[in-house]
This record gives sequence, C-alpha cells and structure tokens, in this order.
Amino acid sequence: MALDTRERVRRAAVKLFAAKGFHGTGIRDLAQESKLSTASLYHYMGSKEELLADIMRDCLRTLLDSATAEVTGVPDPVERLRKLVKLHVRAHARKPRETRIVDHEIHVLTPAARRSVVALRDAYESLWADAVADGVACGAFTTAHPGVTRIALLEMCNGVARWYSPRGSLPLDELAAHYADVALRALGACPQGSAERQSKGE
Amino acid sequence: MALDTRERVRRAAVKLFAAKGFHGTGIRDLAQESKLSTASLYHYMGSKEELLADIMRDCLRTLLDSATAEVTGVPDPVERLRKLVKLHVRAHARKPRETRIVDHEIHVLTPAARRSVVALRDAYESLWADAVADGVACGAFTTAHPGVTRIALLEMCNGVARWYSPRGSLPLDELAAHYADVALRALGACPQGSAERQSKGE
Amino acid sequence: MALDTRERVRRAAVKLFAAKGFHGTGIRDLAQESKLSTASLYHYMGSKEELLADIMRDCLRTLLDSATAEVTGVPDPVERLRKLVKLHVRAHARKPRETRIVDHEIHVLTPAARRSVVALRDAYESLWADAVADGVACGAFTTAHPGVTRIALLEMCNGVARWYSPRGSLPLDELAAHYADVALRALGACPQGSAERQSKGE
Amino acid sequence: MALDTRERVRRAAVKLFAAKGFHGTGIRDLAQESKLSTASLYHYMGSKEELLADIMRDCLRTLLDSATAEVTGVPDPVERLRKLVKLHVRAHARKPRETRIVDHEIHVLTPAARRSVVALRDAYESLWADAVADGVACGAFTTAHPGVTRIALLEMCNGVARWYSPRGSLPLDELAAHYADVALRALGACPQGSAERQSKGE
DNA sequence: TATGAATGAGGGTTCATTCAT
DNA sequence: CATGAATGAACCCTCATTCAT
Repeated sequence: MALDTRERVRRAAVKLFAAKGFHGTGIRDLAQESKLSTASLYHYMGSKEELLADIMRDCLRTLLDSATAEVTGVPDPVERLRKLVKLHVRAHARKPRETRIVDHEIHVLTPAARRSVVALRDAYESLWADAVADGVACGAFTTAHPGVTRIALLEMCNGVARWYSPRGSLPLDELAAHYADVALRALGACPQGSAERQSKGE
Repeated sequence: MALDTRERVRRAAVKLFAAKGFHGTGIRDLAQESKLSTASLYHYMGSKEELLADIMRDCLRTLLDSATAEVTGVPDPVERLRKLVKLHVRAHARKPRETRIVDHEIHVLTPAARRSVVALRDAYESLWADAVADGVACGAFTTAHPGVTRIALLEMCNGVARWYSPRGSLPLDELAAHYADVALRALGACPQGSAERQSKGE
Repeated sequence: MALDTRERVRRAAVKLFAAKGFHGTGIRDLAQESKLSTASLYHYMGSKEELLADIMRDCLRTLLDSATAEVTGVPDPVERLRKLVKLHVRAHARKPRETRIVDHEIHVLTPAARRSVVALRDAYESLWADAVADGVACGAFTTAHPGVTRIALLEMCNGVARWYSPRGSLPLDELAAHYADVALRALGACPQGSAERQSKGE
Repeated sequence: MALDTRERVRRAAVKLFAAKGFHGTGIRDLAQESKLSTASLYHYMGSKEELLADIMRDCLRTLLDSATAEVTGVPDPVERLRKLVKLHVRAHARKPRETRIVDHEIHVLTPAARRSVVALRDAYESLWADAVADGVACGAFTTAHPGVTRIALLEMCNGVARWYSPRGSLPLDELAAHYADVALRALGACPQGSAERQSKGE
C-alpha cells in the first residue's frame, strides 16, 4: 500500500544520499533502489529536492522534539547538557545517514527550503546554547570561550554519525556517557563521581 | 605562464568544490571561474576527478608534512598533542575549503584514488594516535576510551573548517590554544598553567 | 449523470486546445479542468486524439448542416453568398474556440481522422464554391479570379474567430452584415441597397 | 562553418514548427532534420523557445522594415494600402512557414518574449491602420467600419500563407495585385483602371 | 596555447495510457 | 463510476570529454 511504498522511497533516498551525496545520486538510482520506475517515483515525492528537504526536516524535527522533551523541567545546566549530549550522540549513532545528510547537503537546497531547515537546526542548537549559558552563569562551567566551546562540542558529537558502527566494542549507552563526560570536562565542569571515573574503577 | 593558469584552475576548483560539492560543480562552472574555455581546462588537469584527488592529496600532504616536522623530537605526549591540535586548527581555519573537500568528497573518488588519499589521512591520524597512546601509557592522559576520544577530538577540530571566520572576535592563535586546552581536558590531562586558565586571569 | 460529465470534458478540451494547442495541453490539464482524475477521463473519451477529432467533426458538421439548411432553395447566388458569409461569421464569432481548433490543429490528426475532417470541410466549402461559380456564371460577380477570391474571403471570415469579442462595439448581426458587404464588394457584385450603404445614411 | 550550421538549424526549425507546431516538434526532430546531435543543437540556439522567438522576430522585423521602406514618402493612402497589401501577400507567399509560425505559435511564448513579438506585430499593423485612417479621412475609402475592415483584410492576407503554392496558375505578382484590388474594393475605394479590370481585358 | 565544434550518455521530469481495486 | 498506482517512452536540456584547427 501507499504508505509502505512511500517509506521505501524515503529509505532508498536516505541510503543513497548518504552514500553518494545528493548530486551524486540520480533519479534512476533512486528508482532502482526503491524497485520502482522513475515515473512511479513521482507519485511519492514532489521532486528530488523536496524529498531531500523532507528528510532533513523530519530528522531535525525529531531531534528537536525529543531534545525538548528530555530537557524541559531540568533546572541543573550540567544535567541538561549531559542529557543533550547523550541524546545527540545516540541519535547520530542510530540515524547516521539522516544526520550526515543534514550536515552535508544543506548547500544544495533552494533558499526557501534552506531557511526552513536552518530554522529547525537553530532551534535545536539554542537548547545547547541555553544550557551552556546557564552553566556559565551559575559557575558550573569554567571555560574561557563558551560559544566556541559549544560549537566545538557540537561538531565533535556530529562526528559520531561519520564513524560509529554498532559492531564496535563500546555499547552505545557507554559511548554516549563518555561523550557527555568529555563535553563536561571540556566545559570545565568539575566531574564529581562521573561515569567516566566510575568506569575506570576509581 | 602555464603555472599561473594551472594555479587559477586549482583555486577555482577549490572554491567551487567546497561551495557546491564535486558533483554539484560542472566543468562549465570551473571554466567560467578560471576564465578559460572548457576545452582549455583540459590543458591544466587530467580530468575533473584527478583535479579533485590532487587537491585532496596536496592538502593532506601539507598537513602531514608540517605535523611531522612540528612533532618530531618532542618527547612529551602532552606537548605533542597540544602542537598537533594547534596545527590542525590553524590549518583548518586557514584552508577551510580544502579541508572541507577532503572531509566531504572522499566517497566520490575511484577506489585507486581513494586509497592514496586514505593512506595519507591514516598516516596523519597515526601521529595523533601515537601521541594519545604515549600519553595514556605514561599516565598523562586519563580517559576511559582513548580511541574514541581521539576520533571525537579529531572531528571536533575538523569542524573548525565549517564555521571559522577570520572576522570572528577570537584571534586564531587563541582559538587554537583554546582547542588544545579543550582537547587536553577531554583526555583528562591535568592542565597545569594552561593558556585557558591564563586567559581567565588566574 | 454521464452525459453531463462527458460534456464537461468536451468543454474543458475546447477551452484548453484553443488556448494552448493540442500538444500544449496535457491530459493532466484536461483532468484538472474537468474536475476528474486522469484515469476517469478515459471513461468519457477514447483518447486525446479522438477527443480532438470529435470536437472538429462536430463543429464542422454543425456548420455544414446549418449552412445547407440556410442555402437550400435560394436561387440567387448573391443572396446565397450573403447568407453563407453571415452564417459563417456568426458561427465563428459564437464558437471561436471550436473553429480555431479546426483551423489550427488539423496537422495533428492521424491520416484516417484527418480524411474525415477534411471531407466535411470540403463539403462545406463547396457550398461557397457553388455560390461563387453561379454568381460568376450569371454575371452577378465580376472578379478576375473567382477561386482565389473565394479562398481569400473564407480566410477573412475565419479570422473572425481570432479577434471577435462580444464586448466590441459592433453588434454581431451588423458585423455579419458588414462582412457580407465586404465579400460582395470583393466579388464585384454591384451592391444595390446593401446594409453597408444604409449604415452610411445614403 | 558556424554560420551555415546555425542557418541549417534555423531552417529545420522553420520547417518543423510550421508543419507540426512548436509543441509537436521535439528536440530530436530538430536534431535529425539539422543533421546534428541533440547536444550539438545547443551550440546554435539558447533553447527551443528562444529559437522560436528568434524566428518570429526576424520574420516580423523583415516585414516591418520592408513595409516601412515601401510606404515612406507615399502620400496617397490608396497607393499606400495597395503597396502594403502587395508586399504582405508576396511576403506570406514566399515565406509561408515563417509567417504561419508567427500567426499560430504566439501563445507558446513566455510573457517577456511574447511582448517583444507583439510589439513588432503592432508596429507593422499600425502602418495598415494609418493608411486606412488616412484614406477614410480624405474620403478615398468609404467603409462603414474601417477598423473591422482593416482586421478583416489582414486576416484575409495572412491566409495566403496557408494555401499559396508557387505551382498555382496565377503568377505571384498578379495574385498580389488581385488581393490589392479586393482590399480596395472592400474599403470602397473607386477602382479606376485597376489591375483587376485590366486583367479582364476591359 | 587556446578554443569552437561535436557528441554519447545521462540529468530530472512529464507524457499518454492502462489496470486492479 | 471512479481512481490511486504504475509504467515505458519521451520530454528538454546538460554532462564530461575529445579533437581538429
């Protein structure tokens, strides 16, 4: 039925856009991967670019919504940042292709589509910015350049999508916790009894 | 003379590949940006893909050579890593387009070309790996997962190429020093008298 | 009921074929204008081309039938031609889109369909030819080249479909009468007491 | 050399657009008729539509220029109109395909291109309008509806492009003269010693 | 050195039509 | 009666590349 097919197209696009890039993926590649003719493809998408924009927006909206849910009502900025980092790492490890597409293909979007995507990304990043700012304000974080550090950490976490494999030795939850520790260290939060030290058995 | 023209082509390619991606850049774009006809372009390059591979290899070779020079004969792993991070950040801030191309377009390359590029990248990254391993071995670094941390830090530093602007408020040297501090904190090196604390006036 | 829908499809086709041409009109356009799905369209027409041929034949048959009725039993060739011109002008003014389609899209038709359309057109034009020939034979028309004049007048009258608007200042009956006068002048019939002179107040 | 090829493409387009319509002519048809590949076609034209617009503009400009030259400095409106009709008929008989394209395919053009074509057509038609108006003003023409008559005559003359064949019995010059006589009769100009009567031997 | 001309292959998209439901 | 789904063929146009001059 229609929904399944639409989903098949979506997945084909995610796979190929992530592997070969948007411009490196032809409509015929998408059709083959979706097991559809090129003409049929157009029953399930507006255009190649709209398909891309949809993928990006869905990915970012999911991330934004779950991050907002995770963080709402958490007063401690340290705890908030820890949650954000963990969620971010998990999301990027579980959906590496979607997130890589978001990271790499923004430049192909039409200005209008780009605006909508960037708006979502900015909304998400502001959750990080708030946590960092609050932590600095209350003295929990001691970093000379909070803005730079925030973006550095974001890039670090984005990187997970580029290398993580579920076949690695480190369970995902531990990986996420490790990233959170690295982030808090980077921000100069005194790690009292963090998972990091625990995992070292101290 | 020929060399100048060749350089013009190279720079056009760097500009366009970074801005629109390899597949998003046509030879007509390259010709226009180089102020050459498309046919003339082929006096100065083998093919579009060879041009890309050349750019990538040159970028990586330069990075590898200068990193090797910087690090050779430095016994202290902390100091070595600090130098590596600073160099990396500076290189990515100064040549953001080349380094972004290296990061984003590897999937485009033919297996043969990809191998040569990946070999250079691996050689470079092994300098980081050695420093981290030495630091862990001598107890200077206290991180539960050195391998993961190393790759996390590399991704963090690569990110500089995606956002750094010389018009930012932070001088590049300070930025590089800040990144080095973040990296050492992340690795759990006790930062004694680091630039970070100095810049906070302590 | 089905008949209404069929008529809706017909009218959509007339509108669009006249405005954008047969090849410029897609079945999706037809479906949209008919408020039907493209698939449903095929319940009311054989194919796009058959729809076109039907429109043409209906238009020509109506013209032929009413002209035949108008002219039968009128012995005076001058009067006959006057009636033919008036009818022709009125028909083209009232159904400009159908007649434009007949004029412009014959080349689209398959040979078989074209033959049936051309046969109707020829039958109609022979009414004109007979009137002109009779008029020349009895001395009522004094034109050096009756055949050429006939076709020239036909083209002139066809043109009405290309510019007439009911919002123009001249009532349609007067317009038709004027065309009849022009035609008779062109044929060299001494206009005695024609509408033309009357309208000039003489 | 380039000029020849460009001209070959032009002629192929004129032939095919006239025979099958703009939308009925594919780029592959043009290529085949031009003995070029579809890709090579684009060395000699901007796009299919630009090719069409160029053909239309050239046709109209030629007509406008020669009509202007013909008519300038001719004070007698009767003589002016005779010259205009003759020129128009000759032009449409000699370039029937170009003029049919102008007449039939204007609706295809983009608004911008259409404006430029319509402007030329209007400039040309104003030569006719001036002659008619002058003739009416000085009493040389006695028609109840000069505007309508003018457009009727134009359509009549345009029709030449739809049926004239050089293999017909009437020499082109005589045909043109005949049309001029028909036109002047239609306008109610007393034909004194016109070609029409001469050809009848009176 | 430089480029106009040329092209086979492929780009994304729409075509008119059919058919199972 | 009506339509979503499906498609092979074709749409216009651009691709990276070669070669004669």
